Amino acid sequence: MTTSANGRRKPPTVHDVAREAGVSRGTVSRVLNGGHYVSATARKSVDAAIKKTGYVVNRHARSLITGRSDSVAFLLTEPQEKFFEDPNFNVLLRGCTEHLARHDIPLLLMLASNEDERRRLTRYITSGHVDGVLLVSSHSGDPVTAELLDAGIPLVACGKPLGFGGKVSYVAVDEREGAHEMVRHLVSTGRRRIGMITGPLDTPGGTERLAGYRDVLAESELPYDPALVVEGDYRRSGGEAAASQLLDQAPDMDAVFVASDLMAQGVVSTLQRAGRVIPDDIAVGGFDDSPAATAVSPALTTMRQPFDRISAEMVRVLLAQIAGEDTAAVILPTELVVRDSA
Amino acid sequence: MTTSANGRRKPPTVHDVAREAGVSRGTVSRVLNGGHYVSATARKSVDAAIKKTGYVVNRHARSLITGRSDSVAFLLTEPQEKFFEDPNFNVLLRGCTEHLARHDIPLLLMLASNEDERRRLTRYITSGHVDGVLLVSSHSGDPVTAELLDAGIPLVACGKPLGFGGKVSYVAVDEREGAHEMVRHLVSTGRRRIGMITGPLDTPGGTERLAGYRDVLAESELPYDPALVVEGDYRRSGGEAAASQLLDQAPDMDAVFVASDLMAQGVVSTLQRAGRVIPDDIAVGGFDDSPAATAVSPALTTMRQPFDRISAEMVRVLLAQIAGEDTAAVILPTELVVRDSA
DNA sequence: CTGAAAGCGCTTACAG
DNA sequence: CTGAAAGCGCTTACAG
Repeated sequence: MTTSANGRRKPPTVHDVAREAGVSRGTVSRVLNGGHYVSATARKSVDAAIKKTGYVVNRHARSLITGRSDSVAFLLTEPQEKFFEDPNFNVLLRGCTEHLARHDIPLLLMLASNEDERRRLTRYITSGHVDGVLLVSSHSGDPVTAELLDAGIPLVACGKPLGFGGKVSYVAVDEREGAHEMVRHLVSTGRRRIGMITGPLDTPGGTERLAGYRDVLAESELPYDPALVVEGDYRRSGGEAAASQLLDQAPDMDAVFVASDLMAQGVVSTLQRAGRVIPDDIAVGGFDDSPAATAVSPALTTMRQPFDRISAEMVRVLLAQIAGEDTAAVILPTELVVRDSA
Repeated sequence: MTTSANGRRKPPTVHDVAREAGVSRGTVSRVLNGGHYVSATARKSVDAAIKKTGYVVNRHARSLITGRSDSVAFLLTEPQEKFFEDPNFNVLLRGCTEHLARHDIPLLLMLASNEDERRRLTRYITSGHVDGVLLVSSHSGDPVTAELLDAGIPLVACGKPLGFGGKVSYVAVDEREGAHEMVRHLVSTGRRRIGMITGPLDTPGGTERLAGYRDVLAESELPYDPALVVEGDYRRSGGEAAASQLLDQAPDMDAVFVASDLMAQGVVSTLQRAGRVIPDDIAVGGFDDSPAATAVSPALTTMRQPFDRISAEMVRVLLAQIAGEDTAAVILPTELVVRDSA
């Protein structure tokens, strides 16, 4: 290890390792890349030389030749206030970072806030600066998704991306089944005027959970009343607004299924301000089991999304795709978590 | 742009641009790097050629020769549950990502969860894979900080890192002054038995806000009563526990200054469960003005930390340091935000 | 101002 | 199994 002018040590290279080990640089490289076609003795002396010199591969040099960057983007293509407000997002981001770290792959966080940023990032990504992208963008027909898909960039979305006909890999939860379970729970506790606050209806979480709600209404021989359904936006403030609207439209409502815990947080406070007691007057069922679920009082009965598994699967599918495998969809189950609100 | 075997287009290189523009690759490179020592005509034809070919620089090749990576790490060195639970963290992460994006610098998110990860990441960073690091780690004497400092890696911390005697750059808020303002506000509204829930006392936010609290007690000729002070951990659950303890130790308390909004959220619910009305019985003052502040009812009176500016300054100072400037500390003011809780 | 050339640190056919 | 050699795409003294 030599010291250069600016005082920063110049790190050892394959050359230094080769010299130390008494082999050629090619052999060092072979050891570094899996140790195939290398004798046990050579491998051993290279390993020792690596340890001794403190050698760490220069990823830029490697990338220059392999054409891979050994890094992955985590891309948010929507107004991110929403995501950053939602504790689910954190759990997902953390999970992806940790799972990638196990493969020694850094995660580049990218926020496409506006048209300019979208263009810049699309260009960055399609220029091969990352090997693949973990995509968080639930709205249908997202233009970035289309461009990346078009450029052949390995891609896996969180939640089924609408409008791409099965051409993009994704990891999602069984939305409809999750809704079934929650609404059945509400019905089983004697609720008959069950309202719903949906997610945005151009997202699968929006449409599918609503569909599940209607399924159970039908199977329970409960009438579907449009006055009991309001579209939300997955934000706390949206939950508050939607709850007020429901209170107006259907004052006799005895339960609400809310498509996210964050919205449910807003719903709870609006209902309480209106003098309703939860769950006695109105039961509230959430979705996610995010940290928001236990930050409210009463704590939320909700459908747990396995975000730890979701992030693990996203990483697994993406890495497989980078390695050349075909696209894939992974559907994970949700789980009813009964607490105090329903 | 040629198409290679695997169907992915092979991007144009300086060579293609040079050919298109009728100049040498050196000239193309000069245009790319600021356009010095290049004639206006040459510059123009290179620009045109870049546009025409859709050229994007290959950062790996550039990094290999410049020795810079043109990327920056955002490093969390603590059990991150805490950070990921705290909405402040999101705001900071987002701000840093956006400010770096303006310089076309990607942010690599790194989580040092355990000893192994700490070692791996330290190695990664000190091997020159990033040009600098934005550090979030408030506890004193953090070993990663020491190692990075030692390796001469440009570094800027969020909040003053304790135990490094001014050798590390940081951006922080005037903690003590912030505490002054809040406690004076409490005093000015007639409170006399003012409790405090501090942050961890090995962090500057912990000690300084406590010091500020004591300052104002003294200037107001209010006695300092240890029974009124409990150490918290910046978590909601910690706020709940601390509030219970205060309720036991000092049932006559008529205000609490809580060192973070997230803890204050827990405090509010504990106090309310105990039948106290806020602010009538007890005033609650927070710190941060995080999204948590308006997620509670009553909404929190709090000290606003300018996270947008904090992240902007962190990025600015880091970039300056990467460019060779000396370390620097930036202290930003807080601002009292009066809502309903005090 | 500009071109030819060297070289950054690595990987990978190619011979052997 | 192993070494010598070419080359990934760029930047930067060096001459001119």
